[in-house]
Amino acid sequence: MDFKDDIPIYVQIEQYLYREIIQGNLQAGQKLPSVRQLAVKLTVNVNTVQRALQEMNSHGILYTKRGEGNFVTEDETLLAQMRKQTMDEELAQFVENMRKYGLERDKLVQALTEYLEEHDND
Amino acid sequence: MDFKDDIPIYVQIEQYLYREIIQGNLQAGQKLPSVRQLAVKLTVNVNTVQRALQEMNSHGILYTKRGEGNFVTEDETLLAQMRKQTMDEELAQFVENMRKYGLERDKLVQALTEYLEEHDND
Amino acid sequence: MDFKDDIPIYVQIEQYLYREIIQGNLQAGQKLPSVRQLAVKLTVNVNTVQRALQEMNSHGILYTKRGEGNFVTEDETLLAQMRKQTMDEELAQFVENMRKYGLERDKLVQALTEYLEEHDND
Amino acid sequence: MDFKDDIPIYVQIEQYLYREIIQGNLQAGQKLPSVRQLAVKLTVNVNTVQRALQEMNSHGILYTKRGEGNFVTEDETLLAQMRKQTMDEELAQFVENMRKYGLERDKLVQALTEYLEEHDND
DNA sequence: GTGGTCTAGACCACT
DNA sequence: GTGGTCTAGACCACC
Repeated sequence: MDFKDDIPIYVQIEQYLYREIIQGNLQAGQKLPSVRQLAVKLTVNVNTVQRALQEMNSHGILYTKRGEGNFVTEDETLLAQMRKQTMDEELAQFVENMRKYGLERDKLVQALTEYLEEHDND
Repeated sequence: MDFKDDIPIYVQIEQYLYREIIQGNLQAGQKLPSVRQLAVKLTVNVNTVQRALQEMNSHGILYTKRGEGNFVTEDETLLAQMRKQTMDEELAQFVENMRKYGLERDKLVQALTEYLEEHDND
Repeated sequence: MDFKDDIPIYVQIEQYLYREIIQGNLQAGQKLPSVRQLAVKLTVNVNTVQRALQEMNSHGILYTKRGEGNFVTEDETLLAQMRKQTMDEELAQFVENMRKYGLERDKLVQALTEYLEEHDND
Repeated sequence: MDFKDDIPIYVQIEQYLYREIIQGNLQAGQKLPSVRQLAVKLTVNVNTVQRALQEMNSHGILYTKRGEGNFVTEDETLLAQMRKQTMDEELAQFVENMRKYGLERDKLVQALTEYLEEHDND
């Protein structure tokens, strides 16, 4: 069954932080909340947070100053690249979902424009 | 955070069945698996399944023949309406996410078109 | 002080496995001992082994078949690359050590050849 | 496995001091820090330091002036000999490792020369 | 205070 | 059996 899908928590934390960065809530060079703070806020174990940060670290999105904390990379190129990839994944997910509903590529753009026109004044 | 808020299981089951219907895995007039089969398949309690079916019944999406089982409605208008609503919700979610990423309406269609061109042969 | 140096155990496990692969004790496509077996053999915790394997996995050196085990990659190019890198690191370490002892580059090759001649028949 | 076999601390201290002498941080005739200072610096027990110094004393590498402290021997021959031995051990280890990696004597010198050329400007 | 590592033990999913 | 994830709690190193 897939109604109980199961993305690991540490991956969800990564996705969450990626979104925060893309949305500008966390900016280049900015300090993240401490591992322990994040763990409390997200009601997960410290190690689970660590694992998420560790992976983002190895991907270069974050860097660590021992005894100080974790920081968003200041490599704007990398951030742009990450942003592009994240949005592409979101797009891919969307296209895939709509495809399952029977909306093939041709009609997708049409459906989107129609939707936007219908909700022009939200 | 939202990766630890639990949507009630019976709601998840409804969502699951909605998807199955929209995707055509369950078609108009088709008999659903028995409550017990569903309970086993989804590894949940029989009562939980019952509650989900009951709600979908009251919305007219399903109807029950006593002693025979549950069936998808044959009211194509209702199904079309449901289909539309589900897709609109998906669209709304998508538009909202992209907006948070800084992509306003104008650039959204553009981004989608570009994406589709880039991935023409998946 | 550096007489008590402190390479994390999971890194040491990686190094150990790299060596095993380079030396041909673990060949391309071969199954590794199970995580639990390794943990016992190395007298460390299962999670520590997991972490080492996980990293090698993300580097492509290993791949996992769920329910079966971990296997050495069959990508010979990647293995050759890894072999080169590992040996270069070993070389760098050696050069660095000798430099600390006052042996600069010029005299290094000389010292090595002399050593090899002295121990021609070991 | 060898990353969990513990070399006695006093031996590690000896190795540490040997390195300091070979690298010239401690020179012939120079006074060593006091036993207590060393104990603090290395975060080990005073007795452990004593045992290390005692052994080096019996090997002639150090000598003790009662009430003054421990000094590095001024016997340059002995120092040269020690230096040679330490470097030979390092060389032996290196040759052995590379041999395990499949690099026999002939190709070893070649590999070293190539490495030095590649990293001419570190 | 900060992050980094390790352990022990539990539970899950795949085969 | 296999690996994958998560937790709780401990200890260390850096600042």
